[in-house]
Amino acid sequence: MFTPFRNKFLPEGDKWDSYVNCFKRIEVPAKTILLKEGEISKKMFLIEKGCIRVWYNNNGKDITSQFFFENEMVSSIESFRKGIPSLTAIETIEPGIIWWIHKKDLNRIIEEIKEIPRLRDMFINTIFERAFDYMKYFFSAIKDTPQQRYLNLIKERPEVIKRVPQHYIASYLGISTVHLSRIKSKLAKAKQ
Amino acid sequence: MFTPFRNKFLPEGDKWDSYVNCFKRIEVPAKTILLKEGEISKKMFLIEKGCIRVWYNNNGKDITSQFFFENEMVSSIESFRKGIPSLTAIETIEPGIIWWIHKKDLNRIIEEIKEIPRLRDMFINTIFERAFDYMKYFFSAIKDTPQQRYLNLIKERPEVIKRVPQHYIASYLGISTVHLSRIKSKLAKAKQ
DNA sequence: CGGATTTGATAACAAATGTTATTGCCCGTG
DNA sequence: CACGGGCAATAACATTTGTTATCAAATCCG
Repeated sequence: MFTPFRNKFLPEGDKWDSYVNCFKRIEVPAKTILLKEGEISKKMFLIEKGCIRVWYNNNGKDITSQFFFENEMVSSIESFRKGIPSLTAIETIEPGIIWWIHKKDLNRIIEEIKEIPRLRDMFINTIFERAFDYMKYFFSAIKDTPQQRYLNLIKERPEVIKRVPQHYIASYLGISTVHLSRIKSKLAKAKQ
Repeated sequence: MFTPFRNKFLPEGDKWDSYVNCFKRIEVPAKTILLKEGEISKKMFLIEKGCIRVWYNNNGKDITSQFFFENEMVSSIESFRKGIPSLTAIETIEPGIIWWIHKKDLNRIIEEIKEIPRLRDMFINTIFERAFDYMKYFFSAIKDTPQQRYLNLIKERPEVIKRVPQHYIASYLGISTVHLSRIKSKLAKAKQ
């Protein structure tokens, strides 16, 4: 059994099995749409193998907002939580193995978690950390040049550079593919 | 008594007085530093009158990350929560009246709140909303042109345009003061 | 294996944005 | 009232970044 969150989130002991049985396993090819733009999100995904991007359409161009890899959970979080149409789509980049849980089941688990102080605090902490992350992404988008953000990405998420096609990375950085190519070639020259 | 959060956050009845007594009132001139960059935040501020900006230094230039007005709460949230040195400074723009609460007192209040399901859920919801906000700011910084972000600001926070000196707005948008001037003059011409 | 599609690099030109310098206005203070 | 500092507009020039087009390499698929 695939158990990435056993020690991280879930209580040990009896509850475990009832939680784990809520997850369904699927195998998907590359470029599978797991959630369409405009659809209301009912599933949270957990990646056993593969990689996923979250993107949205901006005047015909698609912009990638995030990448996810093994052992990470993915959902269109605002749609999932509020039951509103998703601004973003969720799509696999590589073929992979995904586990998913239905919103109803996850909500039931969360309600139980909120009654256990240690888990409740972990839950709150996770939301805070996610907020801090977005805050830092926002700051970086304002203060750093595209080149600097590319260097940050190399340093903090080398996985992305290795596994993700370059045009998705460019759209994530908010620049054209041509400009990303230029940055790479400039860095390669500087390194010599 | 100044009670902006009475209905929003705090329980009615007995607890109220003990909570409200934790807040201290100060009057401050413009350009008062309420928290220095690098300092560990111990206070959360609540603005009765005036306006505040949060900013950080980036290679000698200062960049404004947020503006706050009446009835809003301000802190260097990551420093405040984790007890680490603040990346940002907090500074008044106008002379004003500020209420502040010490971290110890606020933590005590939060611990009590977390035991009351309705308030606990509001607390969790507030953190989620803050995370969604930062997420949207991040998306906007990537996908929108500076001109579009300026128009968004006019629409969503007209207060900022009216009360804040333009060079702070430019630093908030991540552009030079010259470029902001150009955007304004371009928009003025287009409007004629 | 071979053709189609995806991916990435580069050149040439256009548009957006930054830098520096200058000017003028407004406003607080002596 | 005069003066200085903070603030905003504008011009001239430099740099960054986008757009479009072309080509080559890698990869997928029948």
